[in-house]
Amino acid sequence: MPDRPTSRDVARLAGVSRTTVSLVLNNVPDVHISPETRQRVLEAARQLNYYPDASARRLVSGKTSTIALVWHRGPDRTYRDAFLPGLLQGATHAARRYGYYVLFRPIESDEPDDAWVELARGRHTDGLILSGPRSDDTALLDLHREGFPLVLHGQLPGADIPSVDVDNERGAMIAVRHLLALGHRRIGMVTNAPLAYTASRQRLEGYRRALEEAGIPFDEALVRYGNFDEESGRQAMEALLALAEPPTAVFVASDMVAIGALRALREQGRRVPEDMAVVGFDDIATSRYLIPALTTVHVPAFGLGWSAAELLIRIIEGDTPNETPVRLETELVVRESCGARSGDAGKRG
Amino acid sequence: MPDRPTSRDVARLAGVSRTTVSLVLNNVPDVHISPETRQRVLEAARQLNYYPDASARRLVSGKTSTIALVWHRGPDRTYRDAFLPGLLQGATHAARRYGYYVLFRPIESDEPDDAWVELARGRHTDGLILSGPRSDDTALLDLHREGFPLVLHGQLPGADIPSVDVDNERGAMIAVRHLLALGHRRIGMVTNAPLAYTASRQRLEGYRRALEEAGIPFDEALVRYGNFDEESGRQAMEALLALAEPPTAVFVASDMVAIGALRALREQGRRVPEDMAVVGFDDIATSRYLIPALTTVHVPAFGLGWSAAELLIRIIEGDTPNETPVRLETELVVRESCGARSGDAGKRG
DNA sequence: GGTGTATACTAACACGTGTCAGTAACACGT
DNA sequence: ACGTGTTACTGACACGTGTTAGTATACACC
Repeated sequence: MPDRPTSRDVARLAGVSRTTVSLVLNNVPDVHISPETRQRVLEAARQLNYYPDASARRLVSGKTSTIALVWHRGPDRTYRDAFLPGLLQGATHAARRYGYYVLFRPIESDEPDDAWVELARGRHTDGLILSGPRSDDTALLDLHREGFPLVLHGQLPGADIPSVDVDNERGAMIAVRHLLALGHRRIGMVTNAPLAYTASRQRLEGYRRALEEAGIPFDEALVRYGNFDEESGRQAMEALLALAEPPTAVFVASDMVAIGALRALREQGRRVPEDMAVVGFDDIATSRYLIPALTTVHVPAFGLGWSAAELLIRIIEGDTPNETPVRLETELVVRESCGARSGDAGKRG
Repeated sequence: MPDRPTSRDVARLAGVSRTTVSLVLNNVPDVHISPETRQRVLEAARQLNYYPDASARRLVSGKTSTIALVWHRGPDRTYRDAFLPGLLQGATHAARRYGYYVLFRPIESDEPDDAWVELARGRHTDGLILSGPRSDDTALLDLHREGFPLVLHGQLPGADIPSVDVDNERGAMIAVRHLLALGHRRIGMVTNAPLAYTASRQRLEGYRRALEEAGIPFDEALVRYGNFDEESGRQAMEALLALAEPPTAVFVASDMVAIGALRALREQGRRVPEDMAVVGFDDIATSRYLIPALTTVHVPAFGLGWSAAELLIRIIEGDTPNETPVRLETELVVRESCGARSGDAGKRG
């Protein structure tokens, strides 16, 4: 392969200095270049098919024009994979608007939790979006203290690091309010995960508050704990069905867990929504194709990625946004499993 | 934030030259450094928390240690999104083994098809994986001719560019053979897409060959054409059901299209698999949760990403692999929709 | 005719690293 | 005493760009 042309080659061909080439190609304002020279430079660059070397530019400018999305491992792997396309495309969409590239960096199981710090310390990127952060991460706090641009996807209680997440509590309230509006008074809940997870606690709190609003006392006996996967949902639902007085509706705070719950209901011959109404949370791609199609709380993955990248880049560029933490709104997607559409079951939602 | 330490700072603290610091930290072989000096340098680097600057390193070495995954837009957007997590994590997994980073670059609808060339020409990356290439892409051929490392995910007929894809024809054969083994003689097909798409032609060819093997004449009347989405599958199945003598089994060359086909069957009151056996292709996440659970041909997304990245990096590092094109094997996932398990319908597959 | 100013450009430095060629010190054999 | 070789290190250059300070010319103004 022939040698790549450099700005020196362009300068030579145009009969000007390298400086002039730089000034013309970068459109530096408030500098006087005659139209003829400008034209000559542009023509030379075009003729040589010149593209400036990114590495050299990074070095001299001190900017990489790159942000990284760090994807932590965790017990919720398949669950979070469902959001990866949306999140990533949202992030790249925002990044492109500002002239940034996006590096994808999953942390694999044979690596330490903080394997991503070299990205920051080695100046591979100008900033990081961390998805699924661990609270015991001291390297994270160090970097934030030093002023390195960081945005969390998810939440880290106790740290004042900018973060982007969905409003879990309000999402849960919307779901439960919907069941209440349909006339249910005895509403159970299956959490998405153990309460050690912030999102899990918040969704439970939303459930509690919605009941409270309606004047219904919170009953611990109607709450079961999921653990990200289908099987945990199946067991939780079986436990609820085994109660002396089972609920007539259940809010399952994760679609994946809800799939297991629906299976348990099917296995026991209960009809959904007639015998038991079900509302999920997340709106994963599968939910609309279930039978019955799952009514669920939509999580805007694209919007989360977009917001995270936008916030991060604003921080990188010196802005100090005060709207942190960002909490995006959810939206209830009414399908068949809640009973609101029982009249047209079988049709599309 | 305090100034980042450079190798000069490390040299000063250790009382040696910058050269020595570089030699020690990079473990350059066949060079004599006394153990004491080596120790002093390592200690100084540790104490200052020194990480070499990636940009400077890129510039001097001429390597970015980065590959990019270019994600083309297309009419099959939601379909391909299903494979993004697997593909991307496969690629990053291989990349990490070789010390490379992965840049994700979707081409959005307001950009030209070849917006990715600046990644190559501007030396942002050492090589590219192009997913969903367009055949009319002249910039692609130019770069390949100049020796820039490229690997395609998918196929581009007529170009000798290294590529990675699934063996569509064999996958289709496996699916149809399975239906034949279950005793079906009148087997229809719904393609995943119009025949302008290579994968579509290959899957049709696999169907035809499997029939031929069994001595069954190919019947054009039993073939309908899908178009990536659910709705096209619904219409295709309706057309097949409207035949004077409908098939007893159908191979649908895309799970997404198969979902529509299943809906059409349900709407017309046909039972699956009793009245009509169905086998899909792709094994998207949703397929196992459908009712009946969809028997389908599994596409190894992770393996495709892994192979593409591995092949690309071998090319970057000067290897000239002759095993191109790479064709990964598929695997039939038997669930409920084909009738092979009709005895235990309702159980897990 | 001297002074000031706008125009159109260029020489030289800086970014932080990897590496090649070179050097000083010392040991060793004859 | 002298060349040869080994050890342990260093000085200086190169990578390709952005940018600051500076120069040369032309032109206007009183």
